[in-house]
Amino acid sequence: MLPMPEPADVVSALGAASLFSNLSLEELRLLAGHAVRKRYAQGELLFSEGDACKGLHIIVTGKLRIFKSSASGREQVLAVEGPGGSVAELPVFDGAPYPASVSAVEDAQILFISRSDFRSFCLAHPEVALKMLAVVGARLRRLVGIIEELSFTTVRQRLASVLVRLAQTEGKHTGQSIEIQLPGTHQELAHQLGTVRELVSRNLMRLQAEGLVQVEARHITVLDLPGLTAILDSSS
Amino acid sequence: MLPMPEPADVVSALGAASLFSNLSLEELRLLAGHAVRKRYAQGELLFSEGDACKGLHIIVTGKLRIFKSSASGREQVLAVEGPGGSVAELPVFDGAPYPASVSAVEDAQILFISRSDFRSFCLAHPEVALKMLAVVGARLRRLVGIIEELSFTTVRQRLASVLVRLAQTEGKHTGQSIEIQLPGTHQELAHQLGTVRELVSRNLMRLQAEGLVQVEARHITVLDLPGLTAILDSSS
DNA sequence: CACATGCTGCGACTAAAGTCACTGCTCGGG
DNA sequence: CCCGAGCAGTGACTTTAGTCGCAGCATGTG
Repeated sequence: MLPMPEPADVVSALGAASLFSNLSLEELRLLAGHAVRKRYAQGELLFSEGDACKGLHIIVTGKLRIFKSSASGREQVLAVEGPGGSVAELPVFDGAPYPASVSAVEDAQILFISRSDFRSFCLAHPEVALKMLAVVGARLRRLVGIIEELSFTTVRQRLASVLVRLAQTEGKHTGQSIEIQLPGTHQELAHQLGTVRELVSRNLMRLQAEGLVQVEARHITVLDLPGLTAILDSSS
Repeated sequence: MLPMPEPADVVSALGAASLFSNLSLEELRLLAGHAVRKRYAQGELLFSEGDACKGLHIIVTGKLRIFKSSASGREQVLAVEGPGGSVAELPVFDGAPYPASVSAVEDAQILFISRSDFRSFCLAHPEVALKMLAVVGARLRRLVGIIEELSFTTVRQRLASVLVRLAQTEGKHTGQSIEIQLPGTHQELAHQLGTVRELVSRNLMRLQAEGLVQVEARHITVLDLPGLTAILDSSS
């Protein structure tokens, strides 16, 4: 009898991850035996671009951001993953170093499975490999989307796009207008848009001057959603 | 006896593809039975972004380019694949539409395997799924690289980067200098760099004015490789 | 040969992006 | 209560990207 058998909550946390959604309870138990709990504080770095790959990280609670950073201090966010998501799936397979860095946006609880343990589990359970393909495929699509935005659109359009998305997903409708809350600082938003803080601030103010939104620091009221949406496909 | 059994060249073509490099001859034969030969002329479109996914394309000869195009006529090349490469691996699994368009850079000979045939083959041969992960992983890394370049570097740096790469891979050393040949028109190069023709032309001329290269239309002589390389990590 | 077509070079311009330096605000701890 | 840290707003400026229009030049075709 092991001193620390897989606690039930580890098993259920694994089952909640999209990677393992269709495994049997028994398989989850087996996997849980290899999982290690880790905790990261807000802002803490899990690993940096170029580090050797240690293993797979599965998010139980909190949020992680995957990002690239440049020599001159700029950052570009590639993805933000929440509970049920995973990070660093790929290098587990090709053995190459991490292509990007990962840090915690909020305090996060993580299950870590080492490279070799996960590999052997995958070989024994081929359906997990197929799930991996789906997860990686989704990530690939998002990256293609980022490339498209970076090379075809302006900062203004990307900003409008984020506001529209927020309004549609978590906006509170109050009469004609929709109230949203920016998920982070202007700086963080700038990193997601692939630009700098000042441009986020300026473009927000410009949208306000045009009567499309009402800005009160991080709290934004969308006054004219159609107008905002129209920015997305303006040829210039 | 089938009227058209899998010809030996189809089998060997499949075996040459990186996706299937470790399959047995027997397995290759089985797969070849589902493969359909197709030919595309230079410039021809295999499919467009948003089309429903029909199946997997494996390149026997020629080159394909995967690209995004914008409403205003701009293009961004995501990858160029040559013989042994494959295209549209992903949508085969998630069933979603193609995220980008693919066209032939040169006349190309393709083996096509339908989505359902390939799926069932993968289920029967799990090691193919693992290979897929490796192939998709490599593509994902390249996309991350493109994002990094788009958001951190200037057109000048990206151009210099391409020239350095060409010089190192296929450059002919003639005394102090290295002779290279641009792989396509300035327009095509611009699409790969995520910019427009004029900027390619101008930046080439600027590099020439600085004495780093000698430009004669598509034929370029690199005079100062260290100087060219230095451009890549200039903070500004 | 005359002519159309496609690629390249260039000048002048506009617009977008990014940099720098500074101000003011708010919030929390000593 | 004061102070410092971090965040947001802003003006002035530089640099880079992109647009437009056109001219030169090769190539190939009727």
